[in-house]
Amino acid sequence: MKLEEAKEKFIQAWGTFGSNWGINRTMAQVHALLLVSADPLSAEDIMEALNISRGNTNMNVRALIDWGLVFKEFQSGERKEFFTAEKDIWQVFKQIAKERRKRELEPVFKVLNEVSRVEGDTESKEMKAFNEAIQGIHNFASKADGTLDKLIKADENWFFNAFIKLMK
Amino acid sequence: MKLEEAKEKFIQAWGTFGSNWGINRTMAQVHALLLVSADPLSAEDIMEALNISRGNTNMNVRALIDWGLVFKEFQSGERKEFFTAEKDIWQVFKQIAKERRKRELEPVFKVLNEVSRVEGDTESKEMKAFNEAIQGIHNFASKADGTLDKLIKADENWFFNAFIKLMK
DNA sequence: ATAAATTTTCAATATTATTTGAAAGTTCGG
DNA sequence: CCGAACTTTCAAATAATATTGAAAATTTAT
Repeated sequence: MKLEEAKEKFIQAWGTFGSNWGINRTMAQVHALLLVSADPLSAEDIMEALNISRGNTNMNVRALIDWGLVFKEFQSGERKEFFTAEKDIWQVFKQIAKERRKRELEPVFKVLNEVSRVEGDTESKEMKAFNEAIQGIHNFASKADGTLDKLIKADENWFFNAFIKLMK
Repeated sequence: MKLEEAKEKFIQAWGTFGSNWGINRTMAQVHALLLVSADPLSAEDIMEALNISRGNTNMNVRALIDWGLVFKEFQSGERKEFFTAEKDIWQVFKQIAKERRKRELEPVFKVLNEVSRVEGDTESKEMKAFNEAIQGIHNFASKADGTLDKLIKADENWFFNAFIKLMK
């Protein structure tokens, strides 16, 4: 397989993978393109490589910068902006975990707290089932939140070694 | 807040949460509805509660059964099928992890292996950058796969306690 | 075997998410 | 300041995804 073909294949695959995880396909593809590029790319380079419009390129690059996965670079003598991706996958993973924790776990807690103040006959079967379900989710979400927090602060080896060590 | 209102709110929130994670909104809502229901529900119950068509109900319930998150129940004297959700959230989490690992990690490995057999001038900057990126992802994916495998086999307390213990 | 009850399928339709592209906005060298 | 180079915005167009509903298939009781 030729390099160009391999890049293309990887970019496609990364796009599909991303869209399974609520990340838009193009955003994941831009990320993949930057991941496998030796040098920083300009908006034009990205447009051309992925066959997408200028607006689309801009939107997705901005989003990636928001997520902390892509950085602007300035090239001396060039007026336009260039972009590079964070290449350490563990950093990428942590960064995504951090963002999603903030964006998604917080709203879940908000709703769980709201609905746990439900009023009525505490003894009814319906009420008991509801409260138990909500409590179970709340409990789990709290633990997951704590775990994620530690994960975000941890380094890669610490994390993976933890499992090996504890299995003994 | 009344029970019905609380249920409604929770179902909405769970649907939104799910759709951020590549799970279709209705599927997540059906799951939420079954999670907070005291008794098993029939297709008709679900249709009515969520205001969705029979076909849609059927599709999403089947998908949930495929994922191992919902089970059929037979009620004596009733001809139709009833459904209940797995209520242990840790089980739910493990089940989802298991399915996604199988459905998504495997294709990623397939592509990574394919593209790592790229041919050409091994010394070129472009080629080196590509190989390094792919290798980095491959390495990370392998570790993640191993970790997930252990996670799937582990019990809840073991998992959460591991973090607390190791932080000391 | 029959028919009523129930589930499943799937083409048509509706909804939602993404993309485009041109206009407006910004930045910067001279 | 001016205008060329570049970036951003966003309404409209397009594409992707989910939903409906009625017909077909299946199941079950008699």
